[in-house]
Amino acid sequence: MAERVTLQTIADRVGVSRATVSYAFSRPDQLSAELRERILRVAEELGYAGPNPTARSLRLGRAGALGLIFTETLPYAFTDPYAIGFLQGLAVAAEEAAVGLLILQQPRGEERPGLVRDAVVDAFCVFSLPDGHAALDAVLARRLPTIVVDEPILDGVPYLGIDELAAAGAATRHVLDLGHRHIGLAVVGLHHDGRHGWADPARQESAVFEAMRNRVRGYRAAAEAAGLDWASVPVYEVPGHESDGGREAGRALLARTPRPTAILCNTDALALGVLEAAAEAGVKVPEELSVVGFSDSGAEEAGLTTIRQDKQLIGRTAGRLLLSGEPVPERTLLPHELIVRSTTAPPG
Amino acid sequence: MAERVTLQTIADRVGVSRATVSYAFSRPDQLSAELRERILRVAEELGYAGPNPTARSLRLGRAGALGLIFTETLPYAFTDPYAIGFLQGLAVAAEEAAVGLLILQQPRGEERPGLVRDAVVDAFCVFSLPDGHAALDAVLARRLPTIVVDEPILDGVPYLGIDELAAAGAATRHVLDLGHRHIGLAVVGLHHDGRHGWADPARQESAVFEAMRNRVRGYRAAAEAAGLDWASVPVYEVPGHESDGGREAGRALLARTPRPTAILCNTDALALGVLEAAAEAGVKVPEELSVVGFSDSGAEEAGLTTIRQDKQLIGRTAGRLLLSGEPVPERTLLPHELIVRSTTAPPG
DNA sequence: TTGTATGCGTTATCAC
DNA sequence: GTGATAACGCATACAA
Repeated sequence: MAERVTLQTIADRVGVSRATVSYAFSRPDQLSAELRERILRVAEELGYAGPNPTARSLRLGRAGALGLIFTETLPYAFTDPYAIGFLQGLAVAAEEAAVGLLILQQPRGEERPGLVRDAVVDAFCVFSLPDGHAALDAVLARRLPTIVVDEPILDGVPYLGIDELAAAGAATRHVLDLGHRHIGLAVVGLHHDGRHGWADPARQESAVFEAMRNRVRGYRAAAEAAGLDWASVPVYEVPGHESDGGREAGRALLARTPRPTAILCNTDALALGVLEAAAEAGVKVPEELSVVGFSDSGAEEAGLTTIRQDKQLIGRTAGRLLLSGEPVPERTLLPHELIVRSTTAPPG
Repeated sequence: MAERVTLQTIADRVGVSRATVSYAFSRPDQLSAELRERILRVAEELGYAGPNPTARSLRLGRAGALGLIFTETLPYAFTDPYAIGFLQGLAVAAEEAAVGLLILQQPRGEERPGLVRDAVVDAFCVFSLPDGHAALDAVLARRLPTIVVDEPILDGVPYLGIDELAAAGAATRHVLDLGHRHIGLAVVGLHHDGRHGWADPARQESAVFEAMRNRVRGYRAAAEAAGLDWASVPVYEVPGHESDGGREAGRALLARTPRPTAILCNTDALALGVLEAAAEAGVKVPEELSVVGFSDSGAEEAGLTTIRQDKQLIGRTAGRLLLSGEPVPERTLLPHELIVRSTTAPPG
């Protein structure tokens, strides 16, 4: 129907120049109230949609949006409370800076570099990508302010996370200090190959997800520092985002001889599953078994001892760093905290 | 440091025209492999970030993003599982269409029309806004494909939701069919004034949130159709997003004489609170009291009878309608379902 | 296969 | 207070 109406359309109709019309919208004080009034009225009549944001953005050189790269699709990412909390935190920063939050989903398998290539944003936040994920290259190619949260850790790319190594070390020392000597690990999210089962040190080291790998390294370093022989520590691995992985790992670990008196888990979800397995096997927690989680997501109700990372703080900090206008620092580590609840005690 | 590098920079350097360089990126088959190679190499050397998305978007006339308006900030919106589910659904549609999802938060009080004005998007989805919220005007001014989910219902603005009236009617008939005659209502989210207490019919009708208002209307219509005198039905109102509202409402309703034998709640969170109040008061559910929720968010574990709306379906449908390229239908109603669990039974 | 010319809709700079 | 003009960076019809 109607032709596309632009500043020019209105200018012609009112009999003024384009610039004047532009002023009417963007610099109200640069022209007489009366003229402005007239221009706005005509704009209204013509059904003008207001200054075209894309053109405006091009001219102004700013997008007014922060890009967030999620591995996976949102429905999947949101199965993880950590991701939700992080997004909430990031949203706080976006709100403070009055910019939008552009979510760019990268469904596994069919990655979408085009989405990243075409994203109209001022900065990128990359949330927890596996090593070598194509989206990261696409992001880096854009040469915008960028920060990587949790992983991967890359030279020259600003990084934000917690000190996974130290945190895992704290978890380990906690149980060691309680007197445990037979510990076991339940780990998830190391690879994409869907493997279940015992993971030897080589397998542990080949983990694709950096954060998870570092957690395992942290467990190991602390254990070895205390004189434990790592080769004798059973490590059971389950594939990512499987609801029943914890139970499986728990069963496997509890079937060992000697039975571990403490199980360290690299996520809380896993730890909850281990608790189920223990209940199932009639193993009392914490009398006969100590369990430690990681992340403090849904751990409170279960009374789970865990490492807390402030998800929202992480998101907020990432956002603020990106939107501050300052250069993004190369490495930012946020604090973690060992939360001792009722699933850990000295060995029976 | 380096000058801003554009297509022209590369063209000059390689000694070809701007168009050729553009082809090298966007139409690989329009030039010799060799030349393309050379161009890309120079681009790389110069640190070219790729075709500027804003300029590209301006030229192409498409943004590659879907705008989502959230009342409130995300951290707040995400206290509601319904909002999360909806976002997940919308994300599915965005992924299918390979577009980004631009979240525009509208913090209460300080609304941000600027965010909407400047948003580089192809369409807008407005999620559950109170009547008269300024963001909606800003959205409509953009004259882009737009859909409103849940509220407000406006003439000429495409709308998507469930039939709240019918759903509330189903909930009401369920308890009436069980034989209940003394029913009470616990309602939340009617106004912004933070009022707690009994809401008379006038107050019920003045509700700012359309969906909630319609639910109440649905309860009422079904009750009156069964011959109940609405004026005698106690309706207790609590402010939105308060964790303890359900308990408060439950206590108030259970203190009435005659005590209601069935309480209808316009959200599940509220219903869970009512269950707590009943437990507290030693009132057995469902023997002495039937409770019905609304939304099926977190109702399953509690065995709550409720109305289920498929949150993800709503989001997905909204997204697909917007991104289909077809005109958005004026009214879309999605099905609801009465889920009978263990909190309803015939009156003792 | 490559180059030329033009327009996408704004806003900023400078005149007047 | 208002107008002409030049960018912003790109893509495309068309000519060569």
